[in-house]
Amino acid sequence: MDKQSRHAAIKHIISHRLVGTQEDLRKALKSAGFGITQATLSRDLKDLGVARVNSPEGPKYVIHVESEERRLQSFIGLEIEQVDANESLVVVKTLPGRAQGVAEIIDSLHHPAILGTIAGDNTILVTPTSTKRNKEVMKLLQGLMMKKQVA
Amino acid sequence: MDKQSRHAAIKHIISHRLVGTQEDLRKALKSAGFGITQATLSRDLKDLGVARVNSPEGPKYVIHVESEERRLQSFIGLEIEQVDANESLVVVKTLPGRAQGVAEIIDSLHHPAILGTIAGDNTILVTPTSTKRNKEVMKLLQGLMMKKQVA
DNA sequence: CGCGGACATGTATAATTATACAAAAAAATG
DNA sequence: CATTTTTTTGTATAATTATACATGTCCGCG
Repeated sequence: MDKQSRHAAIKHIISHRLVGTQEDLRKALKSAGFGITQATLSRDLKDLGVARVNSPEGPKYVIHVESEERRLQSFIGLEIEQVDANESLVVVKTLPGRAQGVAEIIDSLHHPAILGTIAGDNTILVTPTSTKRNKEVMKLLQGLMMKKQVA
Repeated sequence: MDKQSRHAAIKHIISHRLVGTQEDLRKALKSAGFGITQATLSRDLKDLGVARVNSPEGPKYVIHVESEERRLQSFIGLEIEQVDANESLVVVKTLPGRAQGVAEIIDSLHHPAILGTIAGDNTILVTPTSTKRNKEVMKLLQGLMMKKQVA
């Protein structure tokens, strides 16, 4: 069997359809004329550096691009480490040195429940317009932090 | 236990070191003060959309960014503050210090109506391929600005 | 206050993936 | 060409991950 052709087929299949398990992929390969066992497929995926991702639509295999990792620090959801609140303020902990930048983004939301922010190095104090809206602000900011993917 | 803190710790750990199995990650979390079982960790990784990659150095967990272009647009909208134009240029105002980054994103669109960009601190000059396409470029960039998708 | 619902977690185990070992196939060598 | 070495593959199973089920916690409501 031609290993290169098989590798090309693997890349084609996972680029064009949602494939979540090796068994699914093995069957798709078989349909494409490449009959192999799970063991061989596992080795192929390793050779190809394929990634298995937990996506909103379930697990899926994707071609992994290294450079994607390097951009992760640009995104607010990954820069916010923790969101807490007391009765009158919401406190956001960020990666070191990112408080200012994250605070600016929070300000730019111009959210009606947010009065203002004060940022240090890795801590931001977010003031709600009313203590009654504290929870609302907190949920908003937690939503930012939890944003993992564009669904 | 505080799930948010734990998620932040997970993201921090896998961003800063090579972690290849859930058991390794579980131990790292335990060292960081988060004692959980493999089951809970599996759920966390699913929640976070983490990917497991076969890399040259062995398997590793990485923060997965689904699509670079789509993800960039999720946030660019928060960073563009204003879009204006005269007869020959479109001017984009950004958050302070973000002009370079936003300009890169605009460049990455490879839009046929955009010739190039020049970025300062919070201002980008966008040159259309023709003055006749000024309005088109302006609408495009205003469209980007309007994509404020949070939570 | 008690209750119900939502959420989170652990236990046990099913599902999925990786790999040791052996054999076969392909490539290299004299 | 025959032989040796390297690569590839399958089988069986170990390793790893995902999930069904049960339990505990927290919160809001009457």
